[in-house]
Amino acid sequence: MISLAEREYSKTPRGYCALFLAGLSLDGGWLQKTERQADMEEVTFKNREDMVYQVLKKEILDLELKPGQVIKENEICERFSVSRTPVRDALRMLQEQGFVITVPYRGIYVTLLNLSNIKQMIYMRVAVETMVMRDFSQIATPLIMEDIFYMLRKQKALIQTADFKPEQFYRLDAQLHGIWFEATKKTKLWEMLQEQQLHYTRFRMLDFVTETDFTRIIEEHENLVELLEKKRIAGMEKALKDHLYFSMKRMRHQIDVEYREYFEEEDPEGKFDI
Amino acid sequence: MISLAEREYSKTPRGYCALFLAGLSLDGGWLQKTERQADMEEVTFKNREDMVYQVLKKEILDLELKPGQVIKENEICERFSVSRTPVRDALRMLQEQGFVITVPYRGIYVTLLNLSNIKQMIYMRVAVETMVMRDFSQIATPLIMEDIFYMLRKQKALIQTADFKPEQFYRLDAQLHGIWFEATKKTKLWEMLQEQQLHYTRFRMLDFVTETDFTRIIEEHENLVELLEKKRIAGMEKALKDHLYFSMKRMRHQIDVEYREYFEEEDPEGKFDI
DNA sequence: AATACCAAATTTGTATACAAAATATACAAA
DNA sequence: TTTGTATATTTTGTATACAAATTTGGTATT
Repeated sequence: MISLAEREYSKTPRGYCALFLAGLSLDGGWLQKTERQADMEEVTFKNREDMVYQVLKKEILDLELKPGQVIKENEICERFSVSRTPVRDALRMLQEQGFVITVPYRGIYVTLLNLSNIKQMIYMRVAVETMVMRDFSQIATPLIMEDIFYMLRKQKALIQTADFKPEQFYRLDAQLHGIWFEATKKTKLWEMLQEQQLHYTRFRMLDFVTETDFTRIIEEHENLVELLEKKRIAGMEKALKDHLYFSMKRMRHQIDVEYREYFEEEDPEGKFDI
Repeated sequence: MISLAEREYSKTPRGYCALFLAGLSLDGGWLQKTERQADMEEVTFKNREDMVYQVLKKEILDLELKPGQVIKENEICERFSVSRTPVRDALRMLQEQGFVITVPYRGIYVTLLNLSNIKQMIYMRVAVETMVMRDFSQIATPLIMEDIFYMLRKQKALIQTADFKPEQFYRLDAQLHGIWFEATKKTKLWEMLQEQQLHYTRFRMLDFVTETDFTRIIEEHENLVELLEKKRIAGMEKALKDHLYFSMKRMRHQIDVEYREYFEEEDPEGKFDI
């Protein structure tokens, strides 16, 4: 059995691996921490394994590594200037998350997108978030409603900025939804749902999101919040459904034409229903 | 981009690793396939990594490896007579599933149970399964209802067997719940929920489940199915809630007294509410 | 031209040696 | 006794060599 002292797991380690993503100076060495450089997103890693894991994960989510693409351990090794051990460790973690699949003695592939799975995950989120919002509407105080209004106003302001990045908006979006999960003490559940949603993130990257889309998302948010205020629980499920299935609906056609090779073969029946 | 031929991922490999769990002859070597031996549960593995992964996972779920316990790579190596590479690969996968945690240069620990997380996962399952059962009640045919009645009768028959094993019952339980997920084409969702429930499985292993408990579970199943038949959707959520939170409620006190060291420290407020 | 077969190349699987960090131990000093 | 320090031990992190399976390419044969 372990002592109490041993349970302090999450200490920050002394050594760390720094990497400047903007400059892509991927020499992989153990660098000294420098003062924060302007406009460069500095990322630090626990160790080499962690570096490979985080970078590959980002690239898979950003579709820089295409669904179906072969990943070769040795290529990754060369790219990061590390040996196969940390690379394998990282790949095993990505495998467990469903982002790559290893076929023994044949190869490692970035997993294909699976529309059916994505639909089921959205279904799950609708089910859970409906329930969370219903619970939240029972405990919401004026104080916490102000947090929500604040987020709404921030979103509105953001999309009127000249050249805002979609990531910025998605972060605010996640923060808004996070409010009712936090307030109802479903933090872990929210984290888990977000982790699942990462598969859906790849899907979203295929999409060119217009400003009109963001405007619509905000309108849907306002609609949701209004239902919350009025405790009109019955309408919430439908509103959430429309909100979360939105981008999927819009993408249906494009997927079949342009990105067919990124997707697993589908069960033809029920292909077009949500 | 990969060819179609390369996409046939899930071929069974020629070599495999055999292990007789009953005899625990864990020499770990690559054995020739023998004829099925009576009363011995033969398990085959893709490779050594897979063997280590599956065995460790089973032992963690069965609480043979205690929450908080230290796992040493070298011990595992010796036990299975394999090198550290497959052991590390297996541990990384277990880590990603949340069954172990690695603290660099310090050690690898079996994760502690976290009541709050478990509660949130049950909450998720209630939310999702309520929605699935509602959808199912709209599409259920007499044919499929017969499958359900069949499962109910099987469960009843099982617990009247002299010395049935709880695992047998839990398998039937999962099969029953699986029916409505399959029928509403939420197979992946069901698999995901079951994977999440594994954490809750460890918790359930703490418990001494009496025959009365199984009887009660069956009664709850019958109640659920009755609501399904009558399409009394409103009552389903409460019934599911009662059903899924059942063992947690019963265990509350015991946890605090007997198994405190297996659990993470809890946020004291809200400790006793579900 | 099509097929069967063999060897080379490729890729992941496995074992092992060594490095780096954390921890435990022993011992000296206050 | 306590505290600090140096050292040894333990444990995970990393690199690398080799094994095993698959794939690829060429060649011979039909």
